[in-house]
Amino acid sequence: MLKEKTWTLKQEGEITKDWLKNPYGFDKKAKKIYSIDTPPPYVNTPIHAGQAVTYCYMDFFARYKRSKGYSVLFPLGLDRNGLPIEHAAEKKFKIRAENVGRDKFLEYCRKVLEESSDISIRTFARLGISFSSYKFGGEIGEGYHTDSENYRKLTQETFIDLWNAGLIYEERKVSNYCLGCKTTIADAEIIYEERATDLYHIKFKVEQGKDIVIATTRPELLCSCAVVLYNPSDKRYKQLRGKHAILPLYDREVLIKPHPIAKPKFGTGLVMMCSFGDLTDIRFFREEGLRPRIAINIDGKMNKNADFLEGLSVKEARKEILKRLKEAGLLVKTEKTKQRAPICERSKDKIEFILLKEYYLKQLNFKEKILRIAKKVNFYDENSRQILLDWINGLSEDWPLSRRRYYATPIPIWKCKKCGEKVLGKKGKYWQPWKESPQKACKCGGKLEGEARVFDTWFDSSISPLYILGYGRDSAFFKKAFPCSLRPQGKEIVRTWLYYTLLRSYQLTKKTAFKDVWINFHILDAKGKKMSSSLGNVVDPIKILEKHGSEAFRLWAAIEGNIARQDLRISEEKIAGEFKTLIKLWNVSKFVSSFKLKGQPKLTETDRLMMNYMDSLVEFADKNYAEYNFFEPAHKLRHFLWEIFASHYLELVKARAYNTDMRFSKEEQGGAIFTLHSCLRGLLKLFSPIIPAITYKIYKEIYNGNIHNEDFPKTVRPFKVKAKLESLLEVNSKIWKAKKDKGLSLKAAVKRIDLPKRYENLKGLLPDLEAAHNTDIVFSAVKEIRIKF
RNA sequence: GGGCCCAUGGUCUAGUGGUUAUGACAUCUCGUUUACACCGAGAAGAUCCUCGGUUCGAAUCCGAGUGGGCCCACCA
Repeated sequence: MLKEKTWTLKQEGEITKDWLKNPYGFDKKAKKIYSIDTPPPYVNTPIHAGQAVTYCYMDFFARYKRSKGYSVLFPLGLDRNGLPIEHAAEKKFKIRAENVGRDKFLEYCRKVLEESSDISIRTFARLGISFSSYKFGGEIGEGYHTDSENYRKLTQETFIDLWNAGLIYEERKVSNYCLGCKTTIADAEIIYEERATDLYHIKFKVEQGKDIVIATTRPELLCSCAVVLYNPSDKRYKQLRGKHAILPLYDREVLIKPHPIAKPKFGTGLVMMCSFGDLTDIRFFREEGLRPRIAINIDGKMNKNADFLEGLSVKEARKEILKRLKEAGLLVKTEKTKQRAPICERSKDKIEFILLKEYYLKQLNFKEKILRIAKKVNFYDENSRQILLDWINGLSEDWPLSRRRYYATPIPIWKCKKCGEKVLGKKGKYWQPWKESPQKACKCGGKLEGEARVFDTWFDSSISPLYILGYGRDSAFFKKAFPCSLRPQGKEIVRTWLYYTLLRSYQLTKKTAFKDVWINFHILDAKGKKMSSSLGNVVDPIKILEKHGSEAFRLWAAIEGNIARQDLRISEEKIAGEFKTLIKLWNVSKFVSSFKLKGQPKLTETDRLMMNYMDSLVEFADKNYAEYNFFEPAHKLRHFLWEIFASHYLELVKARAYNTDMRFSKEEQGGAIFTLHSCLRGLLKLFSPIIPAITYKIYKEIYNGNIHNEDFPKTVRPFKVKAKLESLLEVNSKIWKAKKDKGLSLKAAVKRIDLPKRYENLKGLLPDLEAAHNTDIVFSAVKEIRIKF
């Protein structure tokens, strides 16, 4: 029996708090295991409403799978490696990493981490997320930090394994160099920004012939021009074939030749290939085997290859060379153009292409394999698969792993200062090569120097499924539980987190990392803009939760749209609106709970109709939940609650359930009570993954059990029922409306109601109908329902 | 340049060949307190983006276009 008058935020808070004390745990000995590779959020900023929604979904999945008999591995992970942490430390303490010394800087980073770590955890707890554990530790199922010794050790061990397998090499190559972060980054970390820029038309002399004009956006790279191209189909320049152009100001000859890369319509149709203005150039040099003449140094300044521009920054150099060209009358014209400039995903700084020695992980050799895997994994929604396929198909370089940064996993490698021999750390220990080494000296007697660089943070993140399943530390369990059941993640990190994880898992285990991948789209702000801290439109979930509660938030998340298919716009109004459904559920439960079943029930036609409908709901929810679709079932459940169960069934069987004037037999009364409870239990259970707190509370008070430990409802064999639900809804509505129109209350007695023959399927419901409408009902030859008042 | 997704009342959303086009939120009217005023009954509000085609019949299928969002790519 429900005691409290209504559902309140206070009750909700008490329940979620209580869950923290008794988390679900994870039984690694269980027969059926379902594992979720949760995306560890960055800890330096609290999670925003968008992330909160995605965690609600993961919690739907986890709770559903538990009710299907799985022990669910649902770990709480926090990402604490990498640039966001460093940036936060630099900002907070107003320092620069390169000025304070490595150990000091790491300390600053740790300080930032200590203060920020539990804001997100509190939000998760308030949301009622059923992580396997809220405790952090090394056991399977416990929370983890990506910067813990355990985790970093595993990252280093996988490096050692890959090195020994011959998949890692060090090489001097053109690298994407972020001027802000001062490190190489991978192609996957580059994004593009549409920019207006100037296109300069510059006059070149040609050996024996007329001058030509070439358009470029990077005049400061003139010195590194290796060849001039025109399109083979471009008749204007046919006669230039094999001739040489003379670089203005530098007086160096470069070959002119046809190549399809040059677009006749762009600029003058002539293009100078420099090392390196953009990715096009890099690819071209690579394919043509041209030797690059690098003009920009690691500090972003021009080097001696640029001659008179040496020592200037790129920006200054451009200004200077334009001045000189103008003076020499070689700058023909300047026009505006649009350019997609590569920028760093993290810092949004410009990328320059610079020759640097870095460690690389081979990935080009694995393209075909990973493509095959990408086609094999189940994608929810299926359309999201294409994002991954496109990315794999477009790969053109191996993965540069080394980063010239600090707060990340160190690369466990040492180099002999004398003979150059490389020494690797041994597995089983977390290494910090700049302050320790695995052996005193090299075999040759030379001194070992520890590697100062660290790994790309994706090199850490991409082993998360291996880590959570005990790779390297609990082999028996890993063997049983791998591949991981589900990877839930955002579409924007398909090219990084998902791709890298599939690659690494394959390289290390020869297996596909996941069975299912669930890709979520974005949560937009109320105006439809993507939430991001830089735009300042981030919605803090804590505030919403305090005002409307997590249950309303979760129900809204499920019902507002299908986030696996499209973006979702946040609306506080709608979230508030969902609270009504919670109250409705509460009140219906309160009503049902006032009846106790005594004796053997006898189900009437009305009851059987309801039981059948409930069955179809169970089946529908089960099928969709299994495909990570909570959106449609949530709609159906809500509709059932309001429009069928409360409005019609309840009204119809009230008289029989109370049975005050003994109009029905004891067994028939029992039938109503049995069915009321049966439907309520089913409804609560189907709703329980979505709104776990209120269903928990109601179930506990009425049925004295933990709803989250109950199995998912089973469908019973359908009863034979002649009555049609649609007919019932129609008849009720029409009678109620007619009474309304007469100004009568819904319960008011009328003399007689004639129903047309088409409603004869309702014959079995007559006793309930007559009681509910307080009248005698007959079937007759009328065309429409006729009421005698 | 290639590819993907989306387009339905003020807002959001359901609807994959035949419906008076679903529902929610918001608006308006009337009513009601023994499950529920975070309630009930009802009203108003939609050229289902445009144009073609297939079909007896299209919001639904096909084609083209327009407008959004996104991904990839060798726009100097």
